[in-house]
Amino acid sequence: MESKSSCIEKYILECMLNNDSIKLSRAELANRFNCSPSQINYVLSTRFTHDRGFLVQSKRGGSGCINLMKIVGSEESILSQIYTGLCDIKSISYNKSSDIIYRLVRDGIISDRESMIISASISDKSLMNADGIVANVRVNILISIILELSRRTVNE
Amino acid sequence: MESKSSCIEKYILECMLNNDSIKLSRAELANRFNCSPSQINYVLSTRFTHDRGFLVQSKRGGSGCINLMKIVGSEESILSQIYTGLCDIKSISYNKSSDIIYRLVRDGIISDRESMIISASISDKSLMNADGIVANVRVNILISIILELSRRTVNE
DNA sequence: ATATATTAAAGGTCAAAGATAGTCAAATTA
DNA sequence: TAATTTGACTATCTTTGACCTTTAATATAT
Repeated sequence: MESKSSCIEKYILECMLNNDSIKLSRAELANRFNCSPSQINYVLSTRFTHDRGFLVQSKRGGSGCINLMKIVGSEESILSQIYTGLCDIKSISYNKSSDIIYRLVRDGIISDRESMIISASISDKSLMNADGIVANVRVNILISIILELSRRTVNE
Repeated sequence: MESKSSCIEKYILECMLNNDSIKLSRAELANRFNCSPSQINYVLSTRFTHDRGFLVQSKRGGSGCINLMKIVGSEESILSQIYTGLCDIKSISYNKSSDIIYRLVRDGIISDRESMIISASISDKSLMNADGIVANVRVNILISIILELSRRTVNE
């Protein structure tokens, strides 16, 4: 017997057949499949991961919702490679980061100006307060940015 | 579904398209959108903040009204305003930061994409390792970026 | 006329209720 | 044992309502 989670996954995939981006209501889904709302989170976090080419964003509160996006386009694999690489490490130096940023510029994924913004945000100066964990924070910042860039490839 | 507050925000923004300053009637707005008057205050205080580059003044009593103004200025002066503001504080929340970024986009100082990169780099997720000093690190990142942007502005 | 009190017409504040979604760990199932 | 399911608790955003403050206009008293 197929698990409920798999059914939910299938259903969502069907919804995305003709859309690279859909809005979901967690409560509505949970209701439709007669499961707890948190199971929807479970499905999203196990089946709609970045590695599989998806991106999830959400808003709480009144008229909140979950935005599920499919990552498409030629940049996908490059970003995905970088993402995977970053997830495998706990910390990264400014210089090594610069290499990554350089590659993003070279491959036309980000502009010069964008590279400068990223460099500024992960500079030692920016992170000076993060005593001892500068390099860890830097990884997380890079990961967040890579995710955002992935989102961008969805939108156009 | 979009929240009523967002609709009201949009409406007000439209009214301001060709005016840096408009007069609003709280009661009239509440009536138009079929909401409680205090929801207008909510919209103003969450969407038309000073950080976003707006100024709200109001007068009570007979023929009272709300005066909503867009803070304008050259790119240089806006950046400098923001810089000064940031230097005065030791920490900043993600939401307040978002307001600043909103303003940078609104005033054409950064692109939408650039705003996404900045948001990603200062997100709680990015800074999660910075136990206890998340908001301090955030200020420093913003300052670094603003400085870089200023440098660019000057140089061309 | 002038000063003062009253009233009506704005707008403000704040906290509670409502509407979503997220997290995490325990219980269950395959 | 690993994957799934559930539920209690948390976080965030929106909407509403009761009560408060300010001001202009008007009525009233001198």
